Amino acid sequence: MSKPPPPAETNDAPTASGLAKIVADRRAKRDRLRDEFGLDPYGHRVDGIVPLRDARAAFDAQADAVFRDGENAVREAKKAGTPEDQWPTPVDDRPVVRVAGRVMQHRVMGNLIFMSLRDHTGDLQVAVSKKAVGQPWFSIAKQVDLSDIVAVQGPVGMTNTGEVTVWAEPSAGVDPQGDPLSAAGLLLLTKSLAPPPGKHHGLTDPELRYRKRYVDLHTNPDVMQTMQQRTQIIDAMRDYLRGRGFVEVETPMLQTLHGGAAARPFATHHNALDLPLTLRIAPELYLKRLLVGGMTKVFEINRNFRNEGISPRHNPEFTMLEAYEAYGSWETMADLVEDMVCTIAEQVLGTLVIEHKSDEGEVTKTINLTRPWRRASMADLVEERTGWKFDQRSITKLKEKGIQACIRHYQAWEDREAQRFYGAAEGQHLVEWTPADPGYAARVFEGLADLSPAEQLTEVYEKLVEPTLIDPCFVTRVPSVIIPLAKKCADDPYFADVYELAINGVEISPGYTELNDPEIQEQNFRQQVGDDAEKQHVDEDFLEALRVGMPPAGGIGLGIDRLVMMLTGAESIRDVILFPLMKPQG
RNA sequence: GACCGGGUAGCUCAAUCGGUAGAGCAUCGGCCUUUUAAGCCGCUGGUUCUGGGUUCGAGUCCCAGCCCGGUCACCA
Repeated sequence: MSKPPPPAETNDAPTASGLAKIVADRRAKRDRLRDEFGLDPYGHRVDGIVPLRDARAAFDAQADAVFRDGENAVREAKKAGTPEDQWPTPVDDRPVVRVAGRVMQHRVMGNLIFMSLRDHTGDLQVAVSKKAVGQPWFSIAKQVDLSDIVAVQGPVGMTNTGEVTVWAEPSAGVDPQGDPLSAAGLLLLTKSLAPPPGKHHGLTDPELRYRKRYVDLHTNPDVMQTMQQRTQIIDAMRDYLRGRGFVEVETPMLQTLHGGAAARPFATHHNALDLPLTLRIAPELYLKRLLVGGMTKVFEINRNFRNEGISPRHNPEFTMLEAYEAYGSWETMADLVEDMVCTIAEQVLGTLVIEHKSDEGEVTKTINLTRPWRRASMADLVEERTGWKFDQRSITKLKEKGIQACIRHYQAWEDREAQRFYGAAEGQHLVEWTPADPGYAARVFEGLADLSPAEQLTEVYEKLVEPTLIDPCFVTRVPSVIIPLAKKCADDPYFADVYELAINGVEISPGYTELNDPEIQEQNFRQQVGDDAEKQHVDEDFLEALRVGMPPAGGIGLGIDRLVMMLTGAESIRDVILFPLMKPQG
């Protein structure tokens, strides 16, 4: 690569553009640190650093008051003309701390500098006084740029305006080789060469936020908090499950036969074996093999991969909890999920009433997790919401009369015939229209024409009912044809013995009474309808496992990302995933 | 994949009918020992996402493409 010739020496002012100039200025400061002050602009180990929150908590009002009184006494003695050797010595019992963080604000007031530092626990102001640190440290502090990382040692005090502040102060008689921070009072630990986002609005462009999460995290404290809460939620979940005797396991992510769900997989290849593999879409069939093997309570929290569209609720890789309990059922698992989610919410948020807020701080949605959670059949919920009474045995009637009437019904509610057909009380509005799209419900019903009754029921449920289920609701009695891995209801095999838990208008968790009859399982695999790419394959080894004998069991899946969204109020799944998938920049 | 909206200085945003691309903050220089969106004075900084086209003249209008967001489809 040939370098461009160096610019000719002229008297012209440098013509670098904004970005290039900022980087060049910062490089120059970095080089000055190295050459002029003999310092490493990328720092070294510093012991004893405490989180900024802890440093703030260390503030001692009593000691601070005594110290400030002492300083005032000195000031008065000075004013009164007392000889310097007779000035009182202020008593300073303020706690001394060592802190470090990224510089978010930098205010030079002549011979006193205030900086706001930030770490993962919050912000804290530090002050560097020329008198306290002397040269060259004051000059170095003056040159600090926004986004540099600095360390400060000194007493925790308060300013005249009441801000808790660490006042940089070297310790007397310390060997700089042994502990540079004690010797100097402050250190520049890392020079930042990149231009920081504006200090008022920060980084708001969603594209930049997701692409440069490392900037987003320290620029937007909300993001840091949400990501920390995500970790706390998962920790609480593990604690809960372990406390109930569940054992965490890891099953294959690289699979020769992907199963356990209906979704298109990511394909890959093992070179040494010349073997096509897929990334798992679900761990279900392996976890069930463990029940066959004799484990009775197992769970796995890990990533699933589905080669589907991306949306505010879908990321190609997402985190899922699956748990299985031998001798359980969908009911025992529903109890478990209900208790677990409440325990997590209490532990992490301290409340069961979750409020989602707009950027302006107004409450936009309230989710009440108070137990007991509602349990209702899918057909009942659909009828309650839309007036459509599902009847699996009157397909013709539904198709020819029902759908037409539904369409009329949703186009013009005054249609008396439609009201009579659905048995709704006069004037009763069964679906709340979305003002922006009043024709939506009618289109949903129009789209049912070519579907089977089971598909019709789930379609209406998913489009018109699920989005309205904000408080938790276990939706039961789902048509069994769409759930090949669950047992059928004993009283009506048309429905499966399962729940789908909806909270915040989305499905958070399915739970099954697991199918353990190998022959019915084989039939279900072979009878599936739909897209070949999404169909579940016949997993012969899994069938063999069932033939060996799997105890009756209950099982659940739980979408961690959606749970975190629900609990933290995030509107997009990308706001709860540190590095969501993005297309490379063009 | 379809439709709608967006892309202007490092960041956040303006730019009227198609007529000289601006502001605040940041940067750079100067003053200032209790500021905190510090303040005051002065100076910089632009391939208006990319490529074509129309026009005397395009950030603005037209066409194509790229990336982001939203809705739909698919799905959890």
